Amino acid sequence: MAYWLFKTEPDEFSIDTLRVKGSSCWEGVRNYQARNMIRDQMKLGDLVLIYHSSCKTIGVAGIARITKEAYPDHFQFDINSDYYDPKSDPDNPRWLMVDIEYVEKFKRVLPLSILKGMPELENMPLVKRGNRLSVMPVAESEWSAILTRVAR
DNA sequence: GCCAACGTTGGC
DNA sequence: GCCAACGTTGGC
Repeated sequence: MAYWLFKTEPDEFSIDTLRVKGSSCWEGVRNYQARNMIRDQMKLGDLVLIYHSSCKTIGVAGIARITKEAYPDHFQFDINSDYYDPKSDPDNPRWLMVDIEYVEKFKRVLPLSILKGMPELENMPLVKRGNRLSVMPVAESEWSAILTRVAR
């Protein structure tokens, strides 16, 4: 089983949104590197850290689990969606998504400032300046370091 | 609101 | 195929 981190802006979709919904598709990934990870590597049962970005309390907010492997993100064909991509061919969809389900909300968000200070996480793209990956792999050692540090 | 970093676009 | 310009991301 593999581990991942998904970024989201909690004003749009937060760990609370997922907790209330129970499960959800994860649409809107529009980056080829991220798309390839979704397509080639994400498997049923993989666990996902939900990370809140561009908000008051930036950091890791909880855990989700992948319940459906890669399939076409239909928002790319929805002309009214922010995620609409006129260049994507319906016969060969460019963008994919997975489904996830709620697993856990941490007692408190583990803030980015703490993550940055943890030597176990120094190789994570997340703590590097200018990182823009919205979906990234998490090593098992990084996963356990985070779960050891977080309030549950 | 600022700005650094990065990905994408398009002219050549 | 190069690379400058531009748009977006995302922390501060």
